[in-house]
Parts: sequence; C-alpha cells; structure tokens
Amino acid sequence: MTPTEKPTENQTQNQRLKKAEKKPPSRPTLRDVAREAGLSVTQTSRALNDHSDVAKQTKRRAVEAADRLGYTPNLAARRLKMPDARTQSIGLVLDTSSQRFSDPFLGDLLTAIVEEASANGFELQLSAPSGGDDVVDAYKQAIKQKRVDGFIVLRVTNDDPRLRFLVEHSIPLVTFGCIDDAHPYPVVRETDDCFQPAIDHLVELGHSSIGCIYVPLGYGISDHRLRSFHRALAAHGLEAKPEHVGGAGFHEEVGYEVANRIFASEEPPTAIMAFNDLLAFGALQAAKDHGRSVPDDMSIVGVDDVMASRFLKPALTSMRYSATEIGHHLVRQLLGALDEPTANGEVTVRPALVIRESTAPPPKPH
Amino acid sequence: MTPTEKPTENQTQNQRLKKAEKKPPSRPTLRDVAREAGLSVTQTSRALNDHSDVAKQTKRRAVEAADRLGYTPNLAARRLKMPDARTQSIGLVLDTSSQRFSDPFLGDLLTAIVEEASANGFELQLSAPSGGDDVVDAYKQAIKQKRVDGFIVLRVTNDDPRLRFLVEHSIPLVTFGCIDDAHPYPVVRETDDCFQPAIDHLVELGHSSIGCIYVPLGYGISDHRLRSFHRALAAHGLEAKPEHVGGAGFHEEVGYEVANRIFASEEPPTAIMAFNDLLAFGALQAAKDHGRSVPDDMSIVGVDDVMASRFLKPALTSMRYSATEIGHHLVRQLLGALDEPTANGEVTVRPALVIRESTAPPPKPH
DNA sequence: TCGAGCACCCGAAACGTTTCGGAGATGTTC
DNA sequence: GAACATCTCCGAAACGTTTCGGGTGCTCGA
Repeated sequence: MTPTEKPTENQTQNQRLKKAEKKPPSRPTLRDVAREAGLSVTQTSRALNDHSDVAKQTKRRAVEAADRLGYTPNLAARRLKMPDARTQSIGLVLDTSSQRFSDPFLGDLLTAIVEEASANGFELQLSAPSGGDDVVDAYKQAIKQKRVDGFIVLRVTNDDPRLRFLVEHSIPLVTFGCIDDAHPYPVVRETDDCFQPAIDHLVELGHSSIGCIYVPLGYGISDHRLRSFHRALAAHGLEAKPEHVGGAGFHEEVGYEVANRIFASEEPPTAIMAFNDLLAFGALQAAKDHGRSVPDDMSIVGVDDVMASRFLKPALTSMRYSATEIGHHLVRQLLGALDEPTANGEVTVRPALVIRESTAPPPKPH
Repeated sequence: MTPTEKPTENQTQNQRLKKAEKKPPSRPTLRDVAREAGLSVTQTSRALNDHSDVAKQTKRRAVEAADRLGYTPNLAARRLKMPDARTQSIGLVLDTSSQRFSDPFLGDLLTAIVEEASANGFELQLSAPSGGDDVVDAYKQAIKQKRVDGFIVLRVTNDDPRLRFLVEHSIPLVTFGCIDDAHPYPVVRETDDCFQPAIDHLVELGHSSIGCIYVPLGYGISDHRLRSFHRALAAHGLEAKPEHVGGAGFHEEVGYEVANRIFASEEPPTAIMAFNDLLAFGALQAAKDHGRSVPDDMSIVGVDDVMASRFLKPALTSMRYSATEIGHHLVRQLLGALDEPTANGEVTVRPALVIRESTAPPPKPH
C-alpha cells in the first residue's frame, strides 16, 4: 500500500544513512573543496587566498567549488597555522568600578564603535574586570589568549596602569581623551579650544565674569577641559577668579554644592560653565534656590547635551559631542595602528554648541 | 676527539640555534611544560585538564611546571581538536537600523550584561549587520565561525526572522521581551501585570478615565504592554475608550501628536499612560499647549525612568526597570540554556513605580 | 605460577589549515 | 640543443592540542 510513499521513505532513509556514515553535522573542509574542484589541497588554499602562483582559471574553479559547497574556512585551524594573523576583533573593557555613574554617552558611543568596526569586518569584544581581579587582568587575559588585535581604552586617567601595561607589551590601542602629549599610540581627543565656542558665546552676550564647575581632576578629560577653559577666557583677556572655580564629582549633587559656594562668593560670576550636564543641572537648581533666575540673572552652559537637557525649563545650552563621529574615529585610528604599529596620530573632535534657553545677556548693572 | 661527544654537542648546539632562530618570544607550549615536568605530553594534558587516570602527585607536578612557565593553552589548537567546546563568549548583535533612536536604556543594559558575563567567565561579542547584508547574516557569520556559544536577542518583533533562524539551527539564545507564549528558548520579560502599579496608582488617585499612547505594535514589548494596560484597567472594572488610545512611534513628536488627538476627543481622559518617557514628554508638551496643567488637570505616567524624567517640570512619574537586574537575568538564562538546550523558562521582571509630580487626583467635576 | 584487575602512563594519530621545497611543463636565450 | 627562467602545480610537513589504543608494572586471589 501507499506505493507512492514507499520510495520517498526509502530515499530519506538513504540520505540519512549516507549522512550518518560520513559526517552528518560537519562543515565541508578544504579537502572537500579540493576534491570538488579536482585540485590539490595546496592549490585550493592558495587559490582561495588569492595567491600569485595559481592560474586565473584555477582560482575560478576553486572559488566556484567553494561556494557550491558552502565552504567557510575553519578559523581555529587557520589561526593555529598562522599565529600572527588578525583576530578581526577589537577589545574594550568596561571598567565598571569607575564607570559606576551611568554615562549617558556610553550607549551611543558603543553603538557607533560597533557599527564602524562591523563595517570594517571587525567585531567588538566587550569584557569587564571580574571579581577581585586587577583591572589590567582583563586586558592580560584577552591578549594572552589572542582574542583581540587591539584595544579601545576609554576614560584614561593620569598614569593609567592599563596604558602602561599595553604599551609595555606593545599592544595596539587607541584612547579617547589623553593625558600626555607624548603618546606612542593614536588618540582621539577634544580640540585644545574645545570650550572656545561656549566662552565666545558667553562673551558675545556680554559676560565678563565666568566661573566653572569641573569634574574630578586626574581624568584626562578633566585636566584638558580646565586648561581649555582658562585658555578660552585668556583669548578674550579675561581670567577666572579662583573662588569662581571648583568641582570634584560627576553628579548633580556636586554641581549643586559647588554652585552654591560660587554664588556665595563676594562677587559671583554672571555665567557658569559646567563640565557636564549633570553638574549643570545641579547648578540650575542651586540658582533657583538662591532666587536667581536663569538665564536672566545667570547663564549656565553644560557639556554632553544629554537628552534631558532639551526638556529642562529652561532648556540647557550645552556642547554636544557626536558619539558617532568619535566612535568612527576611534575604530579607524585603531585599525590604522594595527597596520602601522608606530602610528600615534591625534584626531581632535570639536563639540558643537547647542544654544537653548539657559544663556542670555548678563543683568544690567544698576 | 671524543667521538661520542661531538655529535651530541653538535646536536645540542643545533637545537639551541634552531630555537633561537625560531621564535624567542613565543609562548610556552604543552610540550615545554611536559619537558619541564618530566612527563609525557599526554599525561600533562590530562593532568592539566584534571582527568581521572592521572596520579595526584603527577597532577601537582604538571600544574606547577605550567605556572612556572606561565603556560596558557593555545586556544586555536584546542578548538581545532575539540570543535564542540565552548567558546566562552556570547553574542549580541545591535540592529542599528531599528535601534536608530538611541535607547537610553542600552548603555546600562550592556554594562550589566558584560558584568555578569565576565563574572561567569564569558565575554560579550558585539557586532552589527554591516552594509547591505541581511540582519540575520550577522548571526550566520558568528555561528559559522563558531565565535559564540549563544545569543542575546533584544527587541524581538512579531515573527522575528532572527529568532526563526536561530531556532532552526538550534543555537542557544535568550530574548528580552517576548511575543509568543510558546518559545523553545528562555525569555526575560515584563510581568503580565507590569502596568498594574501605575494604573493602581492612578485609580487610587481617583482617575477612572485613562488613555494610553503606545509604541509601534509588532514589537514584542508593545503588544505586551497594551494587553497589560487593558488588563490592569479591567481589574478595576474600567475600560479605555478607543479614542483614548493611540500610538505608532517612539519619540516625543509622536507622543505630542497622539496626545493632541486624545485631548481633542469628546470626553478626554483625566490621565494618560505613555509607553515610554519620550512619548510622555511629548504628551506633557501637548497638555501645556492645550492649556491643561499637569498634574492638576491631567496626570501623565511614563515608562523607563529616563534620566531626563526627574529633571522635568513637572518631574515625570514613571516606571523604572532595573537594567542591572535584566542584564543579569539574561546572561544567567542563556548560560542555563547552554547547559540544557531544552531550557525555555521565563523570568519576569516587574518595573517599579517612581512617583513624582506629574500625577495627582483628577480635577473635581463641577 | 598464572591470569585478571587496577592504577598509571605513553606514542602516535588526528583536527583543518598554510607553506616549504621541489617538480613538470613551456618558453627564451646563448 | 643545453641551460635557464617562468608559470603552474603538488606532496608533505608543520602548528599545539586532545584522545585512542595500547602499554607497563603491581596486587590479589586462585
């Protein structure tokens, strides 16, 4: 019965048998491709890797056989034979201890990095120092096991042990932000005059007494911004009074506290430049509590252009970095360093001033 | 002279030369460890891998020799020999096309995932579909090259092609959010009554006419939340009027537009539940433009507790998910699925209601 | 004394790739 | 017609592991 069914049943059975005999769930190997193409394994390998001493037509034959069989080279075998070959992935370790404060920038930056890396055929290996291990252990592991070709290092600090380690072992890397002017690796950093647009804006509005709230010194980014702040003022023949300058944290509480101190000084400034938006939020609140209206009595500028900034009342004038741009630069610089280990260029990114409602001319003296 | 010695001397000299020529800065190999320990390569391997048929003392000798030499096994060789061994890394592909809107949650979630993964000895492989490739190509690649043991899939949609592919090839995975009640993989999702606390809160305040603004249907999370919304109302014997419900986007513009439509309806609700904070921001603006004061005339609740929410005026009442918790669950579920391929459990997370200033009793009818 | 059973050990073969050295053609030069 | 490039191609040896099958000795009971 069911004479139509029988043959198909047999067929499937045969297929199963054949598969079972050979290697049912096994990928085709180079040898299979060679056989399919009627070539030697050697020539097949050379053909697929586009070497010089193989005839054009042979190459074609090999390639065709390869995709007829759906061949993908076995990465492990290749890496075993060519230990110096690229891993095609770049590492990034998230220092969750110093990164405790959730960086509103981080998601966008990672997205941009991954995007650019993928576009260049690289992947991103994310890891975090686990448990009681040293921070550099995460790096050590990754390179001992040859899992990555190089690293992107974020939030570099003064005399950063991670950088010391990587440089010492001559592992390619790129940093975002930078401490030292002499760095044997490429760097993506803010322009030296990164705060200039903001200060220019304030000065144009008529401000001449400008304070600032900085993030903790020791982070590359902080020292740099502080220098930039003073330099931008100097360009206008201005100077910040010591009592108008302070900081020591990342969060709005610190901004609040420092702003309070500044407001309480003898001759408070008419504008405050906060080194990030959270600090600016704190300053905003402090101004409110001091009965100062923003922007009529006091202008405030932030940095980062966190999403919150545009929903505030008053909406915060801020300097925006393009995470996309930075991510792309980071990856490209690192890839460059892979090809040319001595590469140590600098790419500078300039934030864009986003003018909103928190800046205005200073109150008329009466 | 010393005709017996000559050859040996020559030999050793040759050996040394060969070594020196070969690769001075090369990692120690298993053979080196074996020699150092005075064992065969076989036994050394078995000793280091803690197999059964090797004497206790031998194990010790091998281990000691290994760390005396600073030996790390060559991953490539091991994987070549044991193709089914774990890769110790989990994959996550960022669909940058659907993730265009920068998710404020993403950074925190990734951090949590990486943290938990690292704590368990796993890394996170991030990639993105490159160029014109299909979205699933990124997955295909990663598994063809055996780079990951499993995947975390975010933002699942109705009939998600990625899920189809992964399930079909029986690759372990875990999703955040879920469409189907029957899923052959573990899932981390919101509780069915995720909106209940918010609705309870509104009802307790006295609201009985509540609208909502949803994110595009087709995303697992959206359908789920919509059901939860209706269910939570029903629990109080309430029902949402069709004209009080709408949505089709993620951003504040959509929130603004939909809220406007709702306000223009015959009998507008006294409260609106927005499916994310951005939508709520838009609704807030719309209320303002309609001359409705929030919360006096109209209560608004968001979801996500984006940082902006607490800086708004009025500060937004919102439902907060713990990215840390979700990330940890995702990783743990996936690791479970690696050990037990048929695992298909559900972990539900419940958002916490953060009550701020945007909710209050409805206006007294007069 | 023998064989069996046990606890431990080792040589050698594999995994899938690249590459080194050589080798058959074919053309080119004296 | 010998010598020598040039263009193709191939066999076989690696790379560093794991594991299979086969050893040693040794003890124990018969």
